[in-house]
Amino acid sequence: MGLHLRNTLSGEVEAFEPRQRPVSMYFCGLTVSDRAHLGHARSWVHVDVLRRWLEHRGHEVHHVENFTDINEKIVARVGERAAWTDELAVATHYIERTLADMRRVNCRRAHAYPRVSEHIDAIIELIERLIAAGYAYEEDGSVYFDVPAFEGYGQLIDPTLEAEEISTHPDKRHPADFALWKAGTVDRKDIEDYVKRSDLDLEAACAGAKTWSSPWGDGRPGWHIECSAMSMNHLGETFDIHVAGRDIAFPHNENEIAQSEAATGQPFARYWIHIEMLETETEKMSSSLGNYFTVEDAVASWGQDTIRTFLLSASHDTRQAFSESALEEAAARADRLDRAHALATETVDSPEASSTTIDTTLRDTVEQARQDAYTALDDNLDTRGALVALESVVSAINSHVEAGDAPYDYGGLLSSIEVLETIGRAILGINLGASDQVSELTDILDDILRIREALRAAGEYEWADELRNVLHDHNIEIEDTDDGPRARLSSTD
RNA sequence: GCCAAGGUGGCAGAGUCCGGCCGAACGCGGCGGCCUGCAGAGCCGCUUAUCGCCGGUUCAAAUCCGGCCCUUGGCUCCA
Repeated sequence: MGLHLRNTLSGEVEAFEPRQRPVSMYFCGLTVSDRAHLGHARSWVHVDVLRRWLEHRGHEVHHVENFTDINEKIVARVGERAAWTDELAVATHYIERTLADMRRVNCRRAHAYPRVSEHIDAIIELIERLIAAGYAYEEDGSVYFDVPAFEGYGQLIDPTLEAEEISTHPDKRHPADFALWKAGTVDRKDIEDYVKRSDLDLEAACAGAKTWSSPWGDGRPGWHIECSAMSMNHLGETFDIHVAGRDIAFPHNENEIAQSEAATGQPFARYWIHIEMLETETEKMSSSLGNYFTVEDAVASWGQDTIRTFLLSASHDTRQAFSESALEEAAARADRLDRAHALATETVDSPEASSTTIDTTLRDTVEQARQDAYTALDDNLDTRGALVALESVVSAINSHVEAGDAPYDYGGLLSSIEVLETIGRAILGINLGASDQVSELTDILDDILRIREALRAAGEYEWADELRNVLHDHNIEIEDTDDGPRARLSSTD
């Protein structure tokens, strides 16, 4: 059936048909003024799976993800540390941390990470085009986009332009007009709300804000124009997929469309994918509300696979609730996948697997699961559906091996491993098999287990349990099975 | 206030586009059994749903139509 994606432009799930190779994909990245939190990771992980799925389906993908390194919130942190002498120093620090966070949740790198500060020329050029085309006007060294002049405004959502409550700058001709270029540097009052430390020297922080010279005098770029300039600079005037968080659909994404299409006369992004919010209790997880877990903390306490499984256990276009119990459930899911994978792998490699044994229930279930997972991912990237499909593979493996008798179906188990590794590991990015590494940990473990078996045989259970507890403290879980002890790394660190 | 999304079992959450297979998925939890020195894991069985409220259409509605109530997101920096 091929991939179908919900396109915010139409609100409908549409067949995805790229214009040309490679598929061009832009993700509206972070404003790097602080550590990334789980809500950000949710977007990254879904973008990552979208890319992996496209590639698995035979598309080549060019993936661009920006960093906004020019922003008042960043300026508000200048001076907090000795090395943070200007906003770029702060931004560079958080870009490095953010890239590390992306790796923590097993996201593949984008092909480019453009930064605003590296694209000032492109931004100025784009603004000049807009002025020349009659869609922007200059006022006291600032430049504004003339929203009423662009008929295509409101493609993503209808903003009802009369909104009187929009903060109106006196230079704006219409309340919905927005700044493309802001004259001068930041004002003290522009950063006050974002300051995290009360003892910060605001004057010094403002002095750390960057300005650039332009045809309209020194100033700073507006937020929206950056993404238009960077995306078109890297992907062309029309590209395939634009992904962003739901919270910036308006006005940011809407304004991007207006700027880009007004300047080029061409369609901007063809498919708009919006990632819904991660919510805690009753509100969205966000930096400004302070109700968040950083990616680093979350992975440290739950483990990469649990976090990744959690984030993928709800479709990208539905909201997801964050809670301790939801994480526990995700940990259980990830654990089940990993255990079944390990069981199938061990069994296939053992003499108890026979290539002449055929279990049609196992094989049928595995084949059905593969199809279900493919259908789910094609259907608006339903990662939850893919995980549910894998659950049936887990059950089939367990039923066949744990509840069944040797000889086991070599071919069937091999298929089950293949499905788990393809869907689970390669596409969803869950590191099945990581816990197997314990078997390669060291020969010492084998010796310890042998001693423990001897203790158990002798009825010395207290000492046997003590050994198990000690290993547990080192994140190694021991399970006694019919085939002897099995060791695995704890999934939650 | 305006725009948008959503209200399904103890929890969480599919299904709603294209009405009947939904007597409602998968998972978690709970109960019982098997296995087991214990624990864990696993297997088998069981458990619990007036599908927000009211009305309508239909042989038939969680699914379609109308009204109402409630929650959340956007309208300001925000993935």
